[in-house]
Amino acid sequence: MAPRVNEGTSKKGMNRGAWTHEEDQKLSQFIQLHGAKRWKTIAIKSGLNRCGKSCRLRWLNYLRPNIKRGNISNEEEDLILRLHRLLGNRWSLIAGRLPGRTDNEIKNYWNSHLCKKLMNKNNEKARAPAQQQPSPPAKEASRSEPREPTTTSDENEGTNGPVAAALNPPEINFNVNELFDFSMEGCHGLDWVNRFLELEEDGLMNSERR
DNA sequence: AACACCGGCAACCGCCAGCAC
DNA sequence: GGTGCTGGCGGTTGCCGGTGT
Repeated sequence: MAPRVNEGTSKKGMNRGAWTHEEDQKLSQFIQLHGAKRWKTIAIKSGLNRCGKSCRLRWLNYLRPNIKRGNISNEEEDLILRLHRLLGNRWSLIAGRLPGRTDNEIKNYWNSHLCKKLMNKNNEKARAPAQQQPSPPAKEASRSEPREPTTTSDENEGTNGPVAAALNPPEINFNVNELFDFSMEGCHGLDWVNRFLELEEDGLMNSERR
């Protein structure tokens, strides 16, 4: 997509809107020299008239090395779907399972593509004779407890709107927080996700065989 | 050709946790 | 313990291009 026109400044006279090529270069060069930490300092010292948050976002989502953009494969899509069923809207955790993908990209992909797909699927199911009772909503994981999460399935029709309404996890009914220690999460704490996905795959295979 | 509408996505915003002092 | 700062996260906004009428 064509970049947004870079216009307008914030209250404090900061640049806003789309990043220019020049700004990207400045930021990349500065980070290569000084590392990606202390974003506020980076924002000031690099001479970019941007806030630290904006610099961080730009770096993480676009300038970082080894970033993959676009062309989400079927495998990746499948993984996103399954991880979302498990984790809810915890995009950063989901992104952690997809090398080179960012939480922002996954979130956007979900909201624009997968959400609709699921809605369609569910509509089809709804039209079919209601043979199976919807299982009671499982409490989803919240970010290591705090932030009364956006995605407790209890409130599926509420805070998460159509997205959550589209998701009624039929086969997974447990409280992830009860089973896993989220204090261990992070790139090394994701083994349990791998294990879960393996188990889930086995489950799917078995149910398909039946 | 002109306009309206819609979808995709980059960027922003607000909230919260963790840390230092 | 209180306060301020910083970074991380998820939700939301708004621009732009594509498509339909």
